Parts: sequence; structure tokens; C-alpha cells
Amino acid sequence: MGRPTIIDVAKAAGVSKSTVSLVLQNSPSVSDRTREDVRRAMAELGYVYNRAAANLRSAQVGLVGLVINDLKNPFFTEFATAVQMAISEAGYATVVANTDEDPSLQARTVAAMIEHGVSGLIISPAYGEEDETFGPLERAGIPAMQVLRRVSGRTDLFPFASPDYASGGRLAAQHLIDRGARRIAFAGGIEGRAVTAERMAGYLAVLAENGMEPLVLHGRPTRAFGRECADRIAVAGECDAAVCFNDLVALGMVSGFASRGGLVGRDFRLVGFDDIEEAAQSFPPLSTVQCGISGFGQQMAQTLMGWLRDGTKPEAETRTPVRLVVRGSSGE
Amino acid sequence: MGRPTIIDVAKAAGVSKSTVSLVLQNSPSVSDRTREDVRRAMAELGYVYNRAAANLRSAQVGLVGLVINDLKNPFFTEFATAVQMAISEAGYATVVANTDEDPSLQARTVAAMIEHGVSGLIISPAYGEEDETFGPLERAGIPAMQVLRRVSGRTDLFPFASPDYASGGRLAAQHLIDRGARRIAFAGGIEGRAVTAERMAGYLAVLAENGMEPLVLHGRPTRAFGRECADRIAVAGECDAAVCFNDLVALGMVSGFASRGGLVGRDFRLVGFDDIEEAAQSFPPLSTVQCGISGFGQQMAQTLMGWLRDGTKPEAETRTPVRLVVRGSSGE
DNA sequence: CTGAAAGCGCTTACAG
DNA sequence: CTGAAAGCGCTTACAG
Repeated sequence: MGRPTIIDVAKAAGVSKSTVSLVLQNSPSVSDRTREDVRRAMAELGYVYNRAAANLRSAQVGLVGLVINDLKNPFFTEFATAVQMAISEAGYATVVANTDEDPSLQARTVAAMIEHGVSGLIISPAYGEEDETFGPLERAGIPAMQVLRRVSGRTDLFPFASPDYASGGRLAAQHLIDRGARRIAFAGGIEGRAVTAERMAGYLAVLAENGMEPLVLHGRPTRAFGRECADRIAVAGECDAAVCFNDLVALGMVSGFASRGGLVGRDFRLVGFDDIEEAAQSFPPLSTVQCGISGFGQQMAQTLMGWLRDGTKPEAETRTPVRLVVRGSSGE
Repeated sequence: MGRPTIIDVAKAAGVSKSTVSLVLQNSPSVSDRTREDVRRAMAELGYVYNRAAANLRSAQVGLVGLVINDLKNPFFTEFATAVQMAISEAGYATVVANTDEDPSLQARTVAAMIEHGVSGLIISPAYGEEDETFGPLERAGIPAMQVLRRVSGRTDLFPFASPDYASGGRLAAQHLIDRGARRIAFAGGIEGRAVTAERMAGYLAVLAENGMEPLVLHGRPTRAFGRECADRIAVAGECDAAVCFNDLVALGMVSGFASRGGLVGRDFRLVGFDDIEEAAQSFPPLSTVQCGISGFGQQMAQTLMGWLRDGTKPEAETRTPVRLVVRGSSGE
């Protein structure tokens, strides 16, 4: 006969179902005596609140969606964790999903979230098929923020925010030059993507200012590609430093050099990007561009909450400051 | 006036709301002509399906909860990703949540999932306050599996499954002895926890069989603690090998030794535990106990699906086989 | 402080 | 192939 409902509880407690509903909502207008009777009846029957039914009547679901392109990457994991904590403190529930860089999985995921009635969305989108994901969001009129990657051009509808990648690339390249690097590579980042272009832009600008030739090794933002870069650079022998697309690539390069008997920080200068937790723990510890991803996540959560509560739509584009953290990998 | 409903769509398309509902369900008993009219009306009005309302009538929600104690740890991230993929292939949606080892956050999270009507749950639980989490699950009668950690003793209600940690510890210790290690430490793992005890049990047994004295360094399962272990061991100088609680500790030890000019695999033999993706990428690559966590995740998802669909409750306890992967960190 | 009634947006038999 | 009616489990005014 299925789960007990408030009607069953009402019968057992000898009250009307409205009274049960009031008890559920902790209304002060129920006498203590009655409240207790109802509570006891609920416990005895094993009553389970049906939130879907409640939401149906009262609209606000208090649910926020968090969609992430690659949850296995610690950078995104840190971001997601920070967002979720901040949202839960604001009294909303979060439903997170990993799309694994698959735009059609992303479209299905977002559609499901819309149907489940999320009040708002934070999405670090996968590249490709943006209409499949953002079209339904637009039609449903759900406040949604693009973070870390701008995939939809409609930033008027889907405001975009990310750390200031370009100036991070600039800081990294300048630092290496200051340390005496003569030939600096840029390692990792898939060609043609906005993030890659932005992280690379600062590097290219600084090199041009210093009359240095760039050398770009495009590839996936993974440890495995970092190792590949170490191999290529060690063989070619033309570079003495690199700005990496992210810390994962940098860590891969560190272990690639190590496996050839090289030591980053002594034989080669390296700056990473992101400052994931591991960056400070590795040997040598990574000099890297700190994006303050936890703080960024909190900020995004608060921005979305503001949008949901007072309707204050965020700026179409927000860039948060980054800074360089100097550790061992860039040498003396 | 809020979002359009099937009634608005019906009006716009000039049909009854039942017909709209049938179109929504792709029923074959609607004429193509009508179906198209309805579809067009939905598009024009920006109709959004309200799944909560639908579920209210038809019970099955098709939602599975996945609760993880520490999503920042790559071992759990790999597990969660595998589970989610397998569940989505089975046609269910997953809602994942990170409890960050906080049992009361876990209790709130699980309560929210119950209210949202999840059909079943897979939980890698935080330690402590188990009644707050498992009590409500029992009362609601929701099929739930404990994985990776046994926290509730009621495995008759909440079947438990994990890789066979004890034999992993045995394999690791025996391998180090075979390679000529004379004094083997066990590094990492919080004292008193079941996982620690299990992973350590095999190690202790093998050492006893070989008349060797154990040396246990308890601590958090993190890179940072691994570095600490390297420092302690290098100073004391009494060990030449270690079985680590997990790969994170092992990787921390590798970088700890490196920062002192030591090289794991040459000066010290190390075996990790879990075989996270990074284990094969590091230098030296980690010898480690492979738990096959992705396959384990898939298997758990399928087991839960079986429980939900045919009511076949899993065994109270399942242990999946592990194997040793030999790489550079345990030397020649 | 409590009860009777209407309604949230769907689905589900049941007629036709 | 389509429509009218009842009902899913709650909340929300409105009386009393």
C-alpha cells in the first residue's frame, strides 16, 4: 500500500491533514500537545515527507544545479566542492553532475535538471553543441552562470566569470624571463579553445615585448601530455623554461624530466597554472599562477544566490584577479 | 503567471490535456498530425516538463543517490565517475553529494535525498553518528549499499562491498620481502578505523610469518602526511621499505624523499594502494595494489540496479579481488 | 488552535 | 485516435 501520507498520519493522530501539514512546517500555531501527538504518529508509521508533492504546490524548490566538464581534474573538484559548500550554507541543495567533456551528455543532464525544477545553474561547460545545452535554459528562463569557460556567446543571458587567465600567463612568462630564461615554451592546452588562447595570450605578449620567439606545444591538459612535452623538449634541447597550461601538465613535465635524470628547478624552469592543492606538495614544489579557485567558487555561489533572491543579474563578464606564487620549480 | 502547463499547451493546440500528456510520453496512439500540432504549441509557449508533478502520480522517480565521503580524493572521484556513468546507462539519473567526512552533513544530505524520492542509494560513508544517516534510510525502506567502508553494522539491511583490502596488504608486504627489504613500515591510515585495520592486517600477518618487526606510522591518508613519513623515516634511518595506506601517501613519500635528495626505487622501496590514475604517471611510477575501482564502481551500480528492479538483495558482504601492479617504486 | 475545500501539474484508466 | 474525470501528496487561504 505504499508509504504513509499525511492523511494516514492525521488519522492515526486524530487530527486533520492540515494540522499535520502545519506540524511539518513547524508552524507556531499548533499546540504542543497536538504537535507531539502528530510527531509520535509519524514516527510510528514511518512517515516520509514527500518533497516533490510539497514543491508542486509551493513552487520554490531550493535546488541549484552544478554542472562540471571534468570532475576528475582536481582544479574542478576544488571548485565544485567550494561551490557546493557555499550553496548549502545559503540553505539551498545542490545537485552536481559530471559531463566528462561530452556536450550531448551535458545537454541531457541540463534538461533533466530543468525538469527537476532547479532554481538556477552554475555550469563549467564542455565545448561544442552549445545550443543543445543553452537553448533549453533560455527557454525555461533559468538563471545560469557560465564559469571558467565561455562557451555560449550570450553572456547577456548567461553571464561569464573566470579568473583573469591572460594576466596569469603574462605573470608567468615575465617571471621566467626575470629569472634568466632564454627560450620559453608554452606547454599544453588544446588548440583553438578560448581558455588556451587566453592563457597563452599573456605569454605571447611578454615574449614579443622581449623579442623572444614563442614555442607552443598544444595538447591535452593532462599529466600524460606533460611527460610527452618533457620528452620532446629534452630531445630538442632548445628550451630552458616553460609556462604550462595547467599544473597537471607541469607535474607531468616534472616527472618526465625526473625519469630522464633531470631535475626541474635546476635544469629547467617551470611555471604551472591553477595552484591546485598538490602544487605545493610536489617536489620541487610548483611555481604557479594562483587562481584562488575555492574563493572563486564561493564567490560564484554567492553571485548566483543574489541573482536568485533579488534578481540582480551579474555583469556579463567578470574576471577575478590571479597572482603568481613562486616556489621551487622556477629555480633561483 | 508562471510557466505554461499542459493545459496551456492543450488550449493552444486545440486538444485535450490528456492528448498532450500522451505526446509527452511518445505514445504511439496519437496521430502524427496531432503530435506535430502539440509539439509546435509546446515550442511556441516555451513549455517545460514538470517532472515532480509527473512523479507524484506515477511513483517511480528513476533517481539514485551517490554519497561520497571525500570527493577531492582521486580514488573516490574515479569511483563516483564510474558509478554515475553506469547508472546513467541504465536509464536512471544520479544525484551525487560530497560529505567531506562530516557525518552530520551526511545525515542532512541523505535526509534530503530521501525526501526527494531517490529509489536507492550507494554510500561511501563518513565515520561517526551512523544512526543519524542509516536510521532514516531504514525507516524509509530505501535500498542502500555501503561501499568501500563498513560503518553501519547492519549489513543485513545495508549490504557492504569493498575490494579485498587485507589480501592487498599481504601482497604488498610479501612483494617487498621478495625484493629484499629488511625493515618494512606501514605508512598512513587513521588509527582505529576499519579500513586502516584491514589494509594493515595483511601487512602484519606477512611480517609475523617472516619474523619481522612491524613499524606503523598512523596518520591522515594525504600527500602531506606522506611527506612527513619520509622525513621521519629518513631521520630514523631504520627502514628500507614501506607499504602505504594509499597512493596519496606513497606519492607524498616519493616527493619527500626527493626533496632530501633521495630516490624512491633506488634508496627506498615503496608500494602504494588503490592504483589511482596518477600512480602510473609519477616518477618513479608506483608499485601499488590495484583495486580496479572503476570496475568496482560499475559493479556496484549494476548490483544496485538489480536490487531495485528484481528485488534481489546483494550479499551482506562482498569482497572483490585485488592485484599487485609492479612498477618502479619497489625497486629491482 | 483546528478543519473542510481547492488546487499545484501531471498520469491513468475509462469511455467513446 | 481523443476527451472527461479522478487522483498522486502536499500547501494554502478561508472559516470557525
